Amino acid sequence: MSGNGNNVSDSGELKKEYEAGEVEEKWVRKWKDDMYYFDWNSKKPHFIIDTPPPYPTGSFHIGNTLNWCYIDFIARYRRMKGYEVMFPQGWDCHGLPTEVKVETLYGIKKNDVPREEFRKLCVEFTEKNIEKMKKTMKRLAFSIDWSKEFITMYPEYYTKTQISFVRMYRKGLIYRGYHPVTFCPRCETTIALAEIEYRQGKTKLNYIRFGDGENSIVIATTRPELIPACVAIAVHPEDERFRDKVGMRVKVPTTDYEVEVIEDEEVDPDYGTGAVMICTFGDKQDVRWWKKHGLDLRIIIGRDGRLNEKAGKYAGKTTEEARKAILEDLKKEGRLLRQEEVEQNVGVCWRCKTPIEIIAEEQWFVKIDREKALEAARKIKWVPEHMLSRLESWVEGMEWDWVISRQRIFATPIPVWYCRKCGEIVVAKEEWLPVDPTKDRPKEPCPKCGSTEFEGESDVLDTWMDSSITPLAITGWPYEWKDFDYPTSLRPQGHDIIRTWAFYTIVRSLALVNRIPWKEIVINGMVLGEDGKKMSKSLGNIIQPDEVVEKYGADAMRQWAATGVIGSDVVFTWKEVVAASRFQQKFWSIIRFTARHLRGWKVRDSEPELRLADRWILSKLAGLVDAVNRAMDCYRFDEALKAIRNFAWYEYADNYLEIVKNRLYSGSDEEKESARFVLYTVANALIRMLAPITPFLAEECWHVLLSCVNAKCRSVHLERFPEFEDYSRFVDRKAEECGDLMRDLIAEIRRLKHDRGLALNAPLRMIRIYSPVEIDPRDIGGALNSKVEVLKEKPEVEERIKEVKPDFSVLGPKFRDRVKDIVKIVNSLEEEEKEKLVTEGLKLEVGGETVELKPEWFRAVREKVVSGKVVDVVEVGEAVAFVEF
RNA sequence: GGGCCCGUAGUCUAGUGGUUAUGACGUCGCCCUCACACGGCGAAGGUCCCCGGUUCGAAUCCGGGCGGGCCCA
Repeated sequence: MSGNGNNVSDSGELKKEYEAGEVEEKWVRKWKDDMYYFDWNSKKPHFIIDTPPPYPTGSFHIGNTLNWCYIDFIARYRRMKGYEVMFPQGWDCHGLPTEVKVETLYGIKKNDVPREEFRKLCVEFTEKNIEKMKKTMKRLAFSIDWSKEFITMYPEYYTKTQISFVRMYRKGLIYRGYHPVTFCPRCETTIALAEIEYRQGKTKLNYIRFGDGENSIVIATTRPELIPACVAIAVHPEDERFRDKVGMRVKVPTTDYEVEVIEDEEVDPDYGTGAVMICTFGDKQDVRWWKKHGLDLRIIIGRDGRLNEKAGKYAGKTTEEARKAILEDLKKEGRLLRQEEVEQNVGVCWRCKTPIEIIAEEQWFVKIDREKALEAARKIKWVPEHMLSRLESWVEGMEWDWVISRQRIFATPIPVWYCRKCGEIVVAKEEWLPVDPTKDRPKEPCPKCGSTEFEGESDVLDTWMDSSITPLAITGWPYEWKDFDYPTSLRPQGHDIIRTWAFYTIVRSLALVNRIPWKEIVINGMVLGEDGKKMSKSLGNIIQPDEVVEKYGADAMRQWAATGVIGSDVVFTWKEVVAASRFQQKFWSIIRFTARHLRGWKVRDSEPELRLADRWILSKLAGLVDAVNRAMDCYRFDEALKAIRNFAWYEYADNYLEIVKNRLYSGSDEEKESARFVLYTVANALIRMLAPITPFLAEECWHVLLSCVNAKCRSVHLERFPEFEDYSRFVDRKAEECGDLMRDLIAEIRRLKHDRGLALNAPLRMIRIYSPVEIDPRDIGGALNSKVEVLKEKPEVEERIKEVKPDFSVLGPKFRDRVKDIVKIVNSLEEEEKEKLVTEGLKLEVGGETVELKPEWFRAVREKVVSGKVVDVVEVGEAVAFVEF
């Protein structure tokens, strides 16, 4: 087996230490990408994964790692289960962060260079980032089909985005409308709600009198500069203080117009005076009220963050300056009654921390049919189930349609022109796509007036418009759509983007093809730092996957990912990674031991005559295979891995191998043969079950195992996952019971040695054992390095009942509230009566009634009494062992 | 402020109505036994957040409280 590059030392021996770094890098080089290529024509059942396209920031972070580990476990498992798996990979390239990075990188502002030039810089920057991230992903052994890679900033992809826009527009599902949007006055762009950060700050709450005399009302506001934008005053309908003011019109200070006092339940009577001014727009609440009550629109803040001509004499001032001036004027007029400090949450631009403003402009929208979306969402299987309710609560609370236009550059262009003459909206025909309306022109004159003068739309699409068609894009839509594989099998994603990516994808899939996008959606949690908090630069608790891989390898990192419960947030801990790498060492040691004893052995189809211990461990192996399959089927990788680790480490290595060692070193040929058969069978199954989670370790061990028995060997990742049917013939309840007893006897006698200060391999003079069930004196003797005799008769040991333990699961339902009394009486019985109870049953008087107690409802705890003998007695269940030192 | 999740040994964690509550790390003993000292064997360590309810029986179900986390406003 030397010379094939496995984890071998210079002398050709398998290395004692498992060198994860070396082994993994070797396989990264050796593995071929085409192992994971997906074939549409394959007869196997198809399993298509709608992989998230990450944002190419340049570093594949630990949250991505968790997500992709889950995806890869699923992909590898399904492949080994006989599915044709598609694990594509995309990149969600467009967006503000890249524009900002490029600006700082080249020391320019986006408008300093032509649009096309700026785009090019963004594309180049993104391509570099993608390369960096791909390297990490390959090092982590993700079994991605790179031939299916898609990149949203390339025309091949964004043409699809534009087609989707055109088709939805033609169906009336996309429209242009007037709507408030949030924007940053410093960056001079609209920003998504998701891009707003909230900061706790202190500000002044100003009490200001509107109107005069009888016709006046005092409101409280933190934003006096918006007074010229006031369109109404609102009070709570049950607020007695304002009962006679409702419907009244008051003059707005600093202006020459009046507004009405209206009622609304959403006004907080305890805040300020209980009267609030509604402006267009101070915050989202204003927008809500404005819509609900059909109020006027008075936009006084422009895109430059300054007040406009509608603000009268304050025009041209920044909000800060306007605030000062207005307060000054109000003070002079005696309208500023008082000011108080208040805590306030201010929405700020996530990038420059400038407080955001709300302005109203013409925007493009996608119509949201909430009922239809909800109905579709409920047809999808959600894992874990409760994640559906997150989507439901979001959709039910949605107030506006989806704003899809952005005033940026690096994004998919909106394929639309406006006729300079008649204002007609001209939407591109599908065959014209891809287009950039800022430089391309429509191929036909205006259908309404015949003009050829057009203004191209300079707004671009929200990046979610790109990413919300991924399941369609990977199934070939719209050219050669493989609708037989739609809906796709699975969407894996994080819970932070349920309201965006998951929701938008459902909406778009319904709009474009009237089907749900996936049969199942699996939601992963977030990764928290070792302190249990979300990883963030300011907390300094960020861990990079590269760092973990560097220190402990990808398999250890992947095992860490597998220990989390799907859907729950996972804390990153180094000790979990260390524990994982220790398991790898343990497993490697098992394989080394296995290889040593299998060298030259010939794989056989039928099993040899098996001894008790062999039947015992094989039966347990069958149970493990069953449990692992079931855990993997429902994405409980933690349970699968835990079951494998426990079996391999404790049942197999610590117990079975210890028992069988003596037979392997000094047994007869038959004794060796059955043990070898087990060594091979168990290692073979364990390696294949580990393959989805620790692909490197599994591949290395697979090659070692097969080469030492001279078997043909291809990648373990092309092999079948162990199925329960293949192992069901080993299921042997009796052998499990007997084997457990044997294991416990050995453990007890070891404990005895330990208590006497003897080494565990110290020979004992003689062990005599009586057991009601089969045991194997050969193996027990081998494990304890002692001679073992089996006694046919149960020897006389004086015993007495120490305690009677009731089986509450039987007594409870039967006797209900009398259980307590029964147990009390039973425990106070004399010894002979207790004995009678547990052998033939007993009638008792309980609360004046006679109850008949059956022996199987109780378990006797016995105490042995050995009268001054030098022999030690060890008991396990009904079995007894006498040990002579 | 809203939605969702969680509270179990020093730390992290399994466990959705029934014997003595799981495991890991850490701690403390003993053992370098021919696969592994990154190992083996053993020990100590718990008011299962608090209060109330349902039940013969609650870590588990229900209500309330307190505390933490994530997402959103």
